[in-house]
Amino acid sequence: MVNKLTRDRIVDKADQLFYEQGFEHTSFAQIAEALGISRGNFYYHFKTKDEILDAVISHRLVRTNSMLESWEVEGATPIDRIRSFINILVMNRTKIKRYGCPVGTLCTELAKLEHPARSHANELFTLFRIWLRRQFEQLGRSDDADELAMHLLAFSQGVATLSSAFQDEKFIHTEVRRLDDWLSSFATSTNNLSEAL
Amino acid sequence: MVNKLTRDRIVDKADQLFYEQGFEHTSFAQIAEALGISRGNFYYHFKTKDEILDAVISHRLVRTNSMLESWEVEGATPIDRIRSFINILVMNRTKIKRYGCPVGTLCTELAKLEHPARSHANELFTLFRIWLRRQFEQLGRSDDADELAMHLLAFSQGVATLSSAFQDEKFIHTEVRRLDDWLSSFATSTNNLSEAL
DNA sequence: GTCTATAGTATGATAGAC
DNA sequence: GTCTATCATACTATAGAC
Repeated sequence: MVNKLTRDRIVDKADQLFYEQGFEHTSFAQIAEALGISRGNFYYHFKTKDEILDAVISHRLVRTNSMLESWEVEGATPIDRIRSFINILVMNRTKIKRYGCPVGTLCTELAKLEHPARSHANELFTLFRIWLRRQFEQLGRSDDADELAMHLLAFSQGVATLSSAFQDEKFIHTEVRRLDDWLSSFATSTNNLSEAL
Repeated sequence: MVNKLTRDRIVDKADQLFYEQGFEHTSFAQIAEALGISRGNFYYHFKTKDEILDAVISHRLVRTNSMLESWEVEGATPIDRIRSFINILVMNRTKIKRYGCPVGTLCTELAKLEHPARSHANELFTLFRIWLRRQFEQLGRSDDADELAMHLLAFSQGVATLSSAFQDEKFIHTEVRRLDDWLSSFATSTNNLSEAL
């Protein structure tokens, strides 16, 4: 039986360091030192560094999925649920200010590396996209649900990038308020029953 | 007298490769091979790799400045000038789709590396920010000019990140149209003479 | 399952010939 | 000003002892 504990600890620490320092900039030596294990031990659990990256992405996909599911259960209306998405900017503001968005920065890095795991990482974006699209569909915006989902995704990316560049948490709050206003306009101009229009 | 030609060729090629592959991922060997010079020759023109990065950023700052100045001259109204900014998304769409925004991706990478040149790179954002702020001030929006400038900057960043992740040029067009609409609302609700309000 | 030791490669950087 | 040759270092990855 494989020792799940060490493997999971490697994935967790790699997840953290890939986010904070980038994938390429993070070495086995750093992860090993942080965990108190030897470099050689890595290769019992993973054949290559790319395999660790794949495991990290898979792990993030699972976590993201369960987060979206919990928002689905907890939010009474589509507006409430979309607001859950917007609020991660506020909840994770300290880390976003320092390291940007974990999804966006990883996808951008892998794109520049032309890394094989790029499409795997992009699934993280797709997860959010499809979930948001469904919320807008439930708001009666079937026609432009995907466009609205992409708009919201893009905006959260921009907020993360700039708050990180300017080291500015206040900016996150300002823009989240603006997004909330934008979202509220859907509650007044349309409702769940207007789908047939 | 320093040979300006080779030095400039190094900066140009480094600029290109840093954008396409990222700063850390780009090696002297790659730049040298692309230019047909030897690795050793680098150190006649630059003492370290970081010095090349600084030269690349300085070069981008100069180019950005003259671009902003030309927009200032060519655009008749603030709205026209801001539209010039928005249109770089369309004009550079092919490269943005592949490599993202040159400013945003560089600043994000340097942040993760905790690189000393980070603040230098951030000046690129500041250049755009101040220029946009001035345009909104001229639109009579002195009170929230900076907020609007940041909003626009953030949005262009988000569009670049997502169009790159999803390899989607059409998305750029859709969002630029949306931005144009947003911008037009300033022309109707306020004008250049309403500053005294 | 974890360790030490080491191979093999690429990198940034230096020294010195021309 | 450009070159070749080389150094020192860091990295991914492997081999084999325990």
